[in-house]
Amino acid sequence: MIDNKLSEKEQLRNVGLKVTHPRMRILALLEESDQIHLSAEAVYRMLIDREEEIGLATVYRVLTQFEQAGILKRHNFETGHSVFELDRGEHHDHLLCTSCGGVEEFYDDRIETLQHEIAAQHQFEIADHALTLYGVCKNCL
Amino acid sequence: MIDNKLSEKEQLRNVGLKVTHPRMRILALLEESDQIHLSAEAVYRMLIDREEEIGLATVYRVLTQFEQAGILKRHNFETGHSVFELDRGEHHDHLLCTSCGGVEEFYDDRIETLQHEIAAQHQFEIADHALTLYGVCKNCL
DNA sequence: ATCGCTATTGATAATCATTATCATTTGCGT
DNA sequence: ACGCAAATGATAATGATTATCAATAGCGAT
Ligand SMILES: [Mn+2]
Ligand SMILES: [Mn+2]
Ligand SMILES: [Zn+2]
Ligand SMILES: [Zn+2]
Repeated sequence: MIDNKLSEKEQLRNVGLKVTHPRMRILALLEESDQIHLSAEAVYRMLIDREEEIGLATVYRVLTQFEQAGILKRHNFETGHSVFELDRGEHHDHLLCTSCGGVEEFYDDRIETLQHEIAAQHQFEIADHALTLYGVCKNCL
Repeated sequence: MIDNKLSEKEQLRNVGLKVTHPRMRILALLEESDQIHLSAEAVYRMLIDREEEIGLATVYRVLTQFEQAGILKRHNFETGHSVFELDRGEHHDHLLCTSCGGVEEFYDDRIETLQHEIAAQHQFEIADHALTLYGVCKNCL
């Protein structure tokens, strides 16, 4: 059985980031949170609630570093702020409820294939894509 | 042959907007511009270049009004600012070149259908969606 | 375990796009 | 031409994010 703290240390070392208190706490929070998708502000507030004294600037910095290191994915939904989630290795797209703000995930191979087909038609070298469906979720209906 | 100015007046009246100097100029600019996709700043600068004295706040206000009236579509690409285009009635999605900033358009019925299928699977009442492919365009390669 | 140096942190100022305020101006029905 | 509500424009305010910079803390070497 692997200890969580060690695992986080290793993750940071693997991506070449110094093991610091804020980075450990933020990574732990992201792994323990029941919310997969979190904004910088949300992370900051959760840390405050846990009595963790970490500056907001540091939260923004660390999240960006984690993104660049491949630990996190950043999403720019139409909510006015970025949302982050751990990169679980499997690409997916999102359904966003405009009523409760909830986020659901989906993956459809056929859509992925069609996107590449379209890029090819336009002689466009596709690097990334963003697909988000906006509407009202099951619970809110 | 229909006169352009009259046509713009009618458009404004049809959506219940008072025919004012700034609204006429902004609508004319959007219709005459060779660039389909324009930011508020871009519209403002183009007006300045044309010696039109229209405040930046008014540009933002009018673009938002046009959007709400259905004259314009607003896109939130990952560029840090909103981009507007005349609503030509036919929905489409975009390819965005991260090298030159150019925007291409596409429409694929199969993707549209799959999106509805996915929404249905999630018992999600879809209202809108945003699909943008990011990469490098033909010209930049 | 201590030293020293560089990376990191945190408080805060700055930035950028966009919106709010409010006194002045203007479109438009009478 | 009048009168007034709606629109405009200069500017302040906002909200998310980034930059600044002095103080602090990892971490490799001693
Ligand atoms: Mn996700
Ligand atoms: Mn378009
Ligand atoms: Zn919901
Ligand atoms: Zn290009």
